[in-house]
Amino acid sequence: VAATEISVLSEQFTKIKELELMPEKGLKEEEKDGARREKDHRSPSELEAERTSGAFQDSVLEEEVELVLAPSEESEKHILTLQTVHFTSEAVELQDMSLLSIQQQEGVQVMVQQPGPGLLWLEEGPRQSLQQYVAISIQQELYSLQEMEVLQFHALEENVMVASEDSKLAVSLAESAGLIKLQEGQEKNQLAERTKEQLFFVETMSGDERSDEIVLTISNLNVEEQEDQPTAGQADAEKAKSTKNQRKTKGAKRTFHCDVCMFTASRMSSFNRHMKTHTNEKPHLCHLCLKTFRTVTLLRNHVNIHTGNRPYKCNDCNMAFVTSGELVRHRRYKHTHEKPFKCSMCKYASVEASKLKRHVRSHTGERPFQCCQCSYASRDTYKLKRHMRTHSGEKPYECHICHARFTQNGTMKTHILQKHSENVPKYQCPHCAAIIARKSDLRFLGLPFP
DNA sequence: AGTCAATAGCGCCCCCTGCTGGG
DNA sequence: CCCAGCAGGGGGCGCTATTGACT
Repeated sequence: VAATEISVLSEQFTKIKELELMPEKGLKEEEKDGARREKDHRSPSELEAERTSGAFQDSVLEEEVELVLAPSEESEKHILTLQTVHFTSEAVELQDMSLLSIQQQEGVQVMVQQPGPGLLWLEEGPRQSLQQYVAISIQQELYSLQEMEVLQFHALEENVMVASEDSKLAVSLAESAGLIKLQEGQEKNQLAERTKEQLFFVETMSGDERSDEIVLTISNLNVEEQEDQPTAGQADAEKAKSTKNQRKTKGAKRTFHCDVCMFTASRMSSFNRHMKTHTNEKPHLCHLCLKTFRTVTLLRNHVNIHTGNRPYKCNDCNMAFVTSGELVRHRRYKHTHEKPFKCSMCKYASVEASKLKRHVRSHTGERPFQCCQCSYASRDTYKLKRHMRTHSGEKPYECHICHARFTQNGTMKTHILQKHSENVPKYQCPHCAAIIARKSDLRFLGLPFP
């Protein structure tokens, strides 16, 4: 069937390397625009059978494509990633497609004339100035790779466009419909699979420069490796989708590296979960305040705040908390007095790291929080906020007796002590039994401070 | 995939304190 | 001298987010 569709062979796609297994990559992604990548779920044995069958290359030969077995270790190797996308609009921003994660392609647009499924092809190779983006339409005949026993390849040249300097490129999908067509050699009754978008790997190697040939390697996935393939698929996490994320050497323990931050994980599930932190996706909505959360657990904790449900109760007092962490911290403050965070410059120790951090600023003199209206700078955020009241004139604390207002709660309390002494206890000097409003006022009596 | 605990971090508010300046 | 204003150091909790481990 495919043979009848051969029209013009691209000089750029005249050599097709044997199909081989490439375990390096595999991502499952779901994009806002519907772009999605999935793993190949074939078993290793199936893959091996396909690899060794030679069916693919045989069929290619039948399709008048000159087949050359290129050495895989060839130096000028290009790694292409094919990502299936569904073109639902006339312009698709490549930057919205997670797989196309190389910076150079930011802002690139692919213009399509017909809606429908397609492949976006990004070349990532040494010739960065000649990065190529190819839009490949997929006909109804395309089935997922795992179904294919025979893969027929048609390579046409018209619409291979080289990215211009500003990396913008328009590709006519209608024209590119003839660019590369993948067809299944035999009928299969797996209609559901037709809609399944599939991730392919295409490796190219530059051929004869004069003829501008590129040797292609269509690669499938090693299922054994794929079990650890991440499924992150959010636009914000595009940068994390490069191939190096999941590379490993045979026999070595696999680690996953986030390209957005320094995070590494030894488990795919951890990596997947981490990648969601680079998105704004918060699907879990609190129906009481419309706040959204990334996880069900976070939502549940939040709802407990609304309901007053505090499942974590302290055994030593009547305090209760929404989260276990709050209880642990409370117990350290009030009962165990465990202070894990110790200052290296003095004997200070704190329950919380943030408190130690704040404390250390008293050693270093650091004042990171600058007032925007004067030269004052604070060592912690709340001090700056308190300071800002001096500019705004805000006096949030009101004496409940005379209704005088104060900028600080402590000032108000001192006021009550001094002005409304009949209502509140005062401090008594341990030396002379003098009654004073503040402990610090003992110094005015010329007495040693207790 | 879901769950939980541990951890981290920021924010908010509080207390206590010391210093200062005006009345 | 009294008192209010203001800043420094620190305690304690509220809440959200992340991550490792486990089921």
